[in-house]
Amino acid sequence: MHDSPFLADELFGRVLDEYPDIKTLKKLHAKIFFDQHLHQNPSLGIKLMRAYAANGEIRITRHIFDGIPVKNVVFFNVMIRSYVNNYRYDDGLLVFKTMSSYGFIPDNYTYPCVLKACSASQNLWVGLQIHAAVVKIGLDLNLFVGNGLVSMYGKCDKLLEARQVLDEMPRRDVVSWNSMVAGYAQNARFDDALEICREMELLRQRPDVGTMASLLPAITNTSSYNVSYIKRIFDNLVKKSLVSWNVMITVFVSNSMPGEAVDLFLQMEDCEIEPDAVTIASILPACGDLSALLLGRRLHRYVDMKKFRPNLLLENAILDMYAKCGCLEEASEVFNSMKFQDVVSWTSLISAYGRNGQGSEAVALFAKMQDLGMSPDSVAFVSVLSACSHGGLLDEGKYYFKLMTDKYQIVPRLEHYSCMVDLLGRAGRVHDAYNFVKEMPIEPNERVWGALLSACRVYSNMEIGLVAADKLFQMAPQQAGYYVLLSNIYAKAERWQEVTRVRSIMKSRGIKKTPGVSNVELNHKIYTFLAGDRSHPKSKELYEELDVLVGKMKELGYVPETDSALHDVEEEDKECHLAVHSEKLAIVFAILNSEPGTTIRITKNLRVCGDCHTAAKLISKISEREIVVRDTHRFHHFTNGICSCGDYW
DNA sequence: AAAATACAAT
Repeated sequence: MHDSPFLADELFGRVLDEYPDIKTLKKLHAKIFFDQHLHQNPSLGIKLMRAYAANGEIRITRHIFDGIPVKNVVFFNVMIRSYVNNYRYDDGLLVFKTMSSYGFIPDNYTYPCVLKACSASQNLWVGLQIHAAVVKIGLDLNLFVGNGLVSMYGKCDKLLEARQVLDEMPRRDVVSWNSMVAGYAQNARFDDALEICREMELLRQRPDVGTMASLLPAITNTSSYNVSYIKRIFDNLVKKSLVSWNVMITVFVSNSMPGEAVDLFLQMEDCEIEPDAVTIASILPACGDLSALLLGRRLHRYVDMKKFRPNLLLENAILDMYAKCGCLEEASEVFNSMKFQDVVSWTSLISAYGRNGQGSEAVALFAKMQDLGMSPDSVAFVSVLSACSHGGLLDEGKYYFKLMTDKYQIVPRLEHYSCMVDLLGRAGRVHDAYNFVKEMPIEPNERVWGALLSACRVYSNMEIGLVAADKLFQMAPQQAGYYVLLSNIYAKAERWQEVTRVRSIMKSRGIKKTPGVSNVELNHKIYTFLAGDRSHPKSKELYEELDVLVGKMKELGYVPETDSALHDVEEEDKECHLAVHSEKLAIVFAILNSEPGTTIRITKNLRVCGDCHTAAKLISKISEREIVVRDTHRFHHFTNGICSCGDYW
């Protein structure tokens, strides 16, 4: 078949280098095995081992290794690496420990690999022995070995040792620095991680994709300064790879900058870079945040087209995107189409039903999950408890809290406590809620007191409201929302003097109300409205239409509700001020710019106020549209004058 | 004949 055996060698080698699939691989294997000449070529043996390992067929790799009569150090190295690349760290270390008894001396290829095994399994004990061994033979001066040591120490929480190795390396490259960055970042030493980046830049070592990826833990929920720092690294990359785009998207998403994440994703598409499963899983939460349903659906189709499924992580991300966009049917469709569902999938679905006001369904799902033998975790309980509070299911909520602590022995966290306070408070048990807070074994946080204060507003409990507000003003003196809530409590009781007093406190502390912002997605674009926004090109038309609507609403008995707003405007301005809350603008804009009959989806950054809630109900009736509003707490589905929350929110 | 750091959710 081949003119010369040497040509066959080369051909087989080249095919194997490309890691063929398992079927091709077995065919080649058989050919090589039966050919006397090929069988004796050590290079083909190495390549065969490597290719099997790349397919996860570690047992076959081992079988070939064992069958080689005359081994050399390379065989050992490849065997070790095959184990390590398949997460079999102890097996890798075992081969390493036995190789010297066969007379093979570990070399500059062996050590980086076994160090990786130590890093990945956090095996400091063996790591230290390896360090001693490489120093003895001077291999610690080797770049690859040094990098392995930095990484090993970093992964084993020994930052000082990692830093010392780095400092003493005779030569460093970008990987050396990145390993150090990763070490600090993984140990929550975020400032140190960033400091290393600056240091490497000073020494004219350009940060690369690896630097960005290593920095990731240090760049979640960070300052905008740090975000722009990593953006600058991204912009200055000599060559942008898929991973660099993925990391940059993740940075935006994990810093509550979903709009920027989506923009970057669209830019990436313009550059004709093909997104992979990681890209999609990273960008989907941003779609959820923005209620960018059209983009979300497009990504879903892309996943199906690319056959990325099954992929639990990705499917959970799609499911959660639909849940966050208020699309219960699509969310459960995805859930039902999944081959396997884990606790995360169930939790997503349960909280979706909960947030959409279908508390009983959420509770039923939770029960079903238990029936199927799935063990709920701490987060799953948060989802069912909050579903109970949104649905007004007082007894069920109490039952699940008890189930969690008694049967599952889960220690309640602040999230669970705030759900319970919310549950009791919304159900009108304001005193019970307050007692619950007082009896908590851990220090209540902002969320807990906030839930109590909200309950006090709904049920006009001034006494407890003042206690809660007082705590909140100490904990979060700059949070405008709590001042507004207290002022609402006073306003409802017609205590106008106190209302004025709260306003002047806010003024003296320089606190501004968080401006209301609403997003609406139309024709694949997201439009943003601020309260009182007049910056849109079609602003005039918008306000005219709003006037027409308000007129029709008044015919249906609409009376602008003035106590919903903080009285920071003059009396006569109140009605006008209320009329331009951002969700009203967004709704009117959507009515004007979409097909009649289609659903309108709005997301907003604050809780929807009583007046807008009434208005939305009426508008849904007048315009014959379903309006879905997602506020910071839940979904409101307005249809034909009725809201899914049953006016209980 | 063979190499090290590094991207995903409730």
